[in-house]
Amino acid sequence: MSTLKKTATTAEKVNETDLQIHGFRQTRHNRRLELVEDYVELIADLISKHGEARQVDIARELGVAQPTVSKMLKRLAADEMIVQRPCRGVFLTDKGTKLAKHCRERHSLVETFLVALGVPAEVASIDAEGIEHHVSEQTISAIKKFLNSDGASKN
Amino acid sequence: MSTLKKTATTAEKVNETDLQIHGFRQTRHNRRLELVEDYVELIADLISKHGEARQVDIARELGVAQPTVSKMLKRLAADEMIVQRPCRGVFLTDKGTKLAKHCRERHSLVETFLVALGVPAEVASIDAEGIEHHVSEQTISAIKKFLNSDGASKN
DNA sequence: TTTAAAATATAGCAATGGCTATATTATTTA
DNA sequence: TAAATAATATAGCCATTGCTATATTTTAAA
Ligand SMILES: [Mn+2]
Ligand SMILES: [Mn+2]
Ligand SMILES: [Mn+2]
Ligand SMILES: [Mn+2]
Repeated sequence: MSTLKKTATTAEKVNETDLQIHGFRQTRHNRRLELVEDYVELIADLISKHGEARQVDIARELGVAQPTVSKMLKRLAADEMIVQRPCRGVFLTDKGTKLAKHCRERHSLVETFLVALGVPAEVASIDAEGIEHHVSEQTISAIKKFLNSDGASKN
Repeated sequence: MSTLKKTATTAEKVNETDLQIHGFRQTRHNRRLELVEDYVELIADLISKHGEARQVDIARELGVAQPTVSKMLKRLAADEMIVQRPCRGVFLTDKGTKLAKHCRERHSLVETFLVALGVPAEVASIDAEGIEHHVSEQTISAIKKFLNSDGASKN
């Protein structure tokens, strides 16, 4: 029976458990932000490529139905990430622009890193789409260092 | 207006869009499996450490409420990942054991990799908890190659 | 063997993220 | 301008993942 409770009295075990909880909690938090990040990043991409971000384009790029996008855009508007101009698509607020910039850079870094590691480009693209949302600032730093030294070692 | 539709007539653009959709689709699929993977991996860990995996322990490790675990275990049982023996915790089926083994190895590999990259151990632990679910077989291979050559270069 | 404690299950709620079918609203085009 | 087309919004459904409060069931103690 309660083996855990008995052994958890030492400082080490308690610490281990706390760290584990912290990991799962942080991951659950990241998971709640994934879609928001994908949306603002995609909206920024569409605007920079085509000058506008319409629901139909977002839906096609994401591979979801248009009402799904409609609902999410309402949430993004409520979160003050975007503004919806009637018949003119959506635009990023300052807050949305900042988040999009951060996400684009992080996404690009992760994908570049995977390719540098030898992952085929198409696979790197897919994996980066999921991985990006779980990469901390410390890991970003480590990746940047690796890419710099990796580039240097090839000179 | 419909800038995308006009430019999407070239083979390159269509291809780009398809790849993008594929990436998001694969990521959505991975996201649906994340929790199942975390559960079977944790159950395997608890059984190997304490000989049993009880709801209360799972709940504490994950940092969620017990009814949340109760519901998820029903789903895992319906998916034939576990069997629930009354008053004896849960046990992994062959299917669950196979998945757990795969997840443990992949999780461990990702965490080891992050540490090798220079990420502080505690941060690596947190990041790996989320990243692991989005790492393809090809990326696993690339990581293994890196760890081997990295280890060799330090000899 | 009752009683107390621990573990598990259920009920009922909410947020998120999907879907299809069907309006409604804008924009083009005839 | 009126009709057709395109874009967006709504309604209503479902599954998932969380929660609290409250049974119920098992196990352990008295
Ligand atoms: Mn991204
Ligand atoms: Mn993404
Ligand atoms: Mn794991
Ligand atoms: Mn995980």
